[in-house]
Amino acid sequence: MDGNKPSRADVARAAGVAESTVSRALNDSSLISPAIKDKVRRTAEALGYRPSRQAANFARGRTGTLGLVVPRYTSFPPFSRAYFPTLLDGVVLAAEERGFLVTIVLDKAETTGDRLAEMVAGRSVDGFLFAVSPAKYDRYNCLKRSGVPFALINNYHKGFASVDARPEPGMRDAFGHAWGLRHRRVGYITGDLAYKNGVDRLETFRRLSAEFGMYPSEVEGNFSRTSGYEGAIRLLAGPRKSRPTVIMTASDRAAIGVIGACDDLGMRVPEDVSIIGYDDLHPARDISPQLSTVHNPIEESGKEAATLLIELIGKERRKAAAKWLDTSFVARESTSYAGV
Amino acid sequence: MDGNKPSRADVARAAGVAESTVSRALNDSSLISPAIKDKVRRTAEALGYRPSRQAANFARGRTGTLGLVVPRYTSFPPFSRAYFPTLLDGVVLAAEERGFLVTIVLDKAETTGDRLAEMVAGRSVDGFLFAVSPAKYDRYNCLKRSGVPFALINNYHKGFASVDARPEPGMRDAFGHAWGLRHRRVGYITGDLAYKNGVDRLETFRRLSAEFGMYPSEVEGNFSRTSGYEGAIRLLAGPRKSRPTVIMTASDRAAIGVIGACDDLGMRVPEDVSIIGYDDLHPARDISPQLSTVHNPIEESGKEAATLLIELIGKERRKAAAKWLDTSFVARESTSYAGV
DNA sequence: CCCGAGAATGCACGCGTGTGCATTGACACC
DNA sequence: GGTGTCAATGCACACGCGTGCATTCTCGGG
Repeated sequence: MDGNKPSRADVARAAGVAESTVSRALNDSSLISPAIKDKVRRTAEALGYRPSRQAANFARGRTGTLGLVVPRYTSFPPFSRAYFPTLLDGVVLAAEERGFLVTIVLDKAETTGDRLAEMVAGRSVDGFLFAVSPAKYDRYNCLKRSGVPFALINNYHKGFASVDARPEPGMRDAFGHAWGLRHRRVGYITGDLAYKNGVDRLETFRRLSAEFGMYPSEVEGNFSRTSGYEGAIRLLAGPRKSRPTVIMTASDRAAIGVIGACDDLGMRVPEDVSIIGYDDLHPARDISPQLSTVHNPIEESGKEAATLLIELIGKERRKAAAKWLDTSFVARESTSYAGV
Repeated sequence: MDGNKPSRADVARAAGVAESTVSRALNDSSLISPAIKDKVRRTAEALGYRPSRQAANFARGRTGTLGLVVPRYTSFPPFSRAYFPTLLDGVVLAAEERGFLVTIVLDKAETTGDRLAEMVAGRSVDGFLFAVSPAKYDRYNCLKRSGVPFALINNYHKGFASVDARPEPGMRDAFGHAWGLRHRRVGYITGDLAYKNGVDRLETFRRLSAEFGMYPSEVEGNFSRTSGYEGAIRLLAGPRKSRPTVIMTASDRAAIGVIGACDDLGMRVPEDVSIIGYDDLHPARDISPQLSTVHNPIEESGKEAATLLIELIGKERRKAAAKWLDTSFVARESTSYAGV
């Protein structure tokens, strides 16, 4: 065995064909006859030849890399801790299935649209996925102007490619579930209304509570556990006759805060108060009682977003499409018949 | 303005120099005179020329990319949720400071040492960083044999490059703190002893409790909140005279479980029981009472590991060095004078 | 005045692929 | 038999940098 890495030329020589034939055979081109293909593959395998992904991408004029833009966690801890790793799993799995790698781009103050466009011009990545990003539309517009492919995750906006999940299906089932358990007064602790998600979920709550004919009461929150705790204290302050028997939140974390508040108020979950969260991230199953919640398909969102972005990069798709996934409802232990 | 991207040749022509001069000027080579350097830079700026990082790395024979190997979160949820994003911040910051990108490699069953070595042979990445990885030493040996640069994070093992934090300094201060608050009986809930970290922390606990002359009691756990809860129930079951007045854990999550247990047992924190966690991840500050804990420098570990790996890749460093960081103790609200 | 040394610059090529185009050979059809 | 067609293969080059080496220029010392 010789110490050097075998080159494409070595394989070509050993197989008695031209280098271009080796290239096409290994890429399964329809131009090459099955017999030669097989022979080349065996030879390559025998020699231990590893084509350079780097050179291949270079020759193809792409980088084969997606940039996933995320806030610096240490400066933006409020986003749900399990959200990012879950999303990442989906993005990376879908990307590698199509031969792409995923690199992390930390979203700092100096990360402007121009800076991101430079990363594409400078061949660091082929395009961007935005996760957990506040609504910086000037930045997105800048990218669009530069012709940089990108997609938003969980953050629909007209004119931009995006993947998002409708709150409607899951929340409708949650309402149906609560209605079936004889709940008639429903409390809601909103998410951060600076985020589209927060607004969407609130509007869906309003529509559905009207449709179901349930008496709603609302408190503004921001997805955090603390906001859930404080919101619950306020929602449950009234007289027993008028206070909600089921509380819905815009995040699992807030729902966990609600459980804490009930605990402190001496109310049992779910006997005295039912609770329904939103997201269905891992914590939902870890806590006691296990949380009934609206399942947000985060890993799928990541997969779909990566797929969409790769289509955009490959020009397989022209227009910036918006893809919608469905939420669903998961009944666990934090909901039961309405007391009284 | 012409629609095409300006090339290095365009810049050379406009500046009246050779392409190699452009290259050297933009890379700040000492061969080029300051006057020409300045001129070339202005010209490049004016034309909007963006050198291709991809081609540069290709020509240099490297990829400029670090592979960060992490378990699939959705199949390995137990690791602390804030751990990974915190680490990621450190790794990416240090990497981009030295002109490297970071790509995520999901650690699946089929991700063997050979597969990882292929990624280097196939020019996908220059080397690997292992985070949150169980001890698969055969894999590491395989990589070492193939000459693949890699470093372990928070997982020291002789012969491999690694970055880890000594439990000793932080835990010593924790003991000093507890001793000063008149605690004499200390309980400990271990981490998962299949992990080196779990064993290290336990051994340090034993050594320090002996050294301080505090009466220790131990329960085996596994870093999880549940194990903290159950461990506390057992530790606090004995008669008041003999049970521990301060409980230490191997993770913040377990400490949170301890708080829950005290709550359920009707014991107040810190009035009746003091609690000291380990890691100092964000949850430690979010909960009530805020957790006194041993600070584990996770972001720094990420930075140091990335730096170390890049040195290994650049052959600036031959031997696989082990780098050690120090933990420290952070006093917050979950500790006070021993009752009794 | 000549020559050598060192600084500054230009030339040419390699890195390892993908792919357009030319070439070859086989085969069917007129 | 001639010719057009199509499948299969080979040839040559581009992709955009970095860099070894040759070359030119400058300047000081003999």
